[in-house]
Amino acid sequence: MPELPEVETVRRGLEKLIVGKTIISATNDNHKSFPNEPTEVSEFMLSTTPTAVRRRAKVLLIDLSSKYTLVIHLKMTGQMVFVANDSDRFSAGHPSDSMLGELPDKSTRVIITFSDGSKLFFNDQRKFGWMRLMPTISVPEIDFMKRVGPEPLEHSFTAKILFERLQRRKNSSIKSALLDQSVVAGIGNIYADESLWGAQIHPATHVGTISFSKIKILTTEIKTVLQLAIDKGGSTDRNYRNAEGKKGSYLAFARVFRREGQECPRCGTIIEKIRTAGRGTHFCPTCQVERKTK
DNA sequence: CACTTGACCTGTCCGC
DNA sequence: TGCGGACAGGTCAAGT
Repeated sequence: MPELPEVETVRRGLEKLIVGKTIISATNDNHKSFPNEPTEVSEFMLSTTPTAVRRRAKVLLIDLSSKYTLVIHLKMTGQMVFVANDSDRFSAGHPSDSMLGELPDKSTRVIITFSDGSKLFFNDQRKFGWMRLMPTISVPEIDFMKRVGPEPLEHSFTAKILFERLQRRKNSSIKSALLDQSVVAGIGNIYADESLWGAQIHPATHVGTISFSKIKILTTEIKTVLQLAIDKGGSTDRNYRNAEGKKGSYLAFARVFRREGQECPRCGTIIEKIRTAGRGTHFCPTCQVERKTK
């Protein structure tokens, strides 16, 4: 579920909420969600302080004063939700309907408690997500980190770079290639569909048939869509919540994602939903015409 | 090596 | 209401 804008939104929230606090306990209901040994957790996590919250692709990195890092992947349904202690919550006012209910709930896998009584909940309905404690210096050695492509919102990410990196996937569909994290970091199903609509490229188009000038447009669309989504606090289709338990609002601005049967905002044609690269794929059959030529 | 498919899990929605 | 099947935003291992 969470793609780059959602993970970035969580990162910004956690940076504000937990940096400088002291961890006093970490309870774990699911070995797969957090497989570190209790002795490791005790030695390198308890009595330490989060010093920074970083993001690479869809991976969240909480650096601790012990020189260890909590590496977190939310996968489809993971959430990192911070809850202040009870007296703070009381003074914070009425709960909004965009908030989660009481925590912990049945999806709660890990609870991190800070010395001021506040808590950080790692919830994950489908148990695909995970967190791992490891030395900060080892994080770049994770296979995923070595393979993952450039950050699309960096200024150094250009059409030339995207075009070059796409060459390794020139025989697959552009949709499949955009979902490949080794081509470009952080794009998932929502923002792949939205970017391809913006660039007027049919999702099933073979990468090798797309011109450089079209990739230039796609590069701009990727940046624009991701930035807008961050500005809207990400997309909440069902599960996603930010670090304060609130939903994101990007889907109200989506042009094709989850809009099958509705009119294309550019040409009025009815949006279709197909399966491409094994994923639900939304597009406008009129303005995203399949390109067979170079 | 490039590419596709199935697996990992639980919950929800849709048709019968 | 209940039940079976399809499907859900991500990634990896195993297959072709």
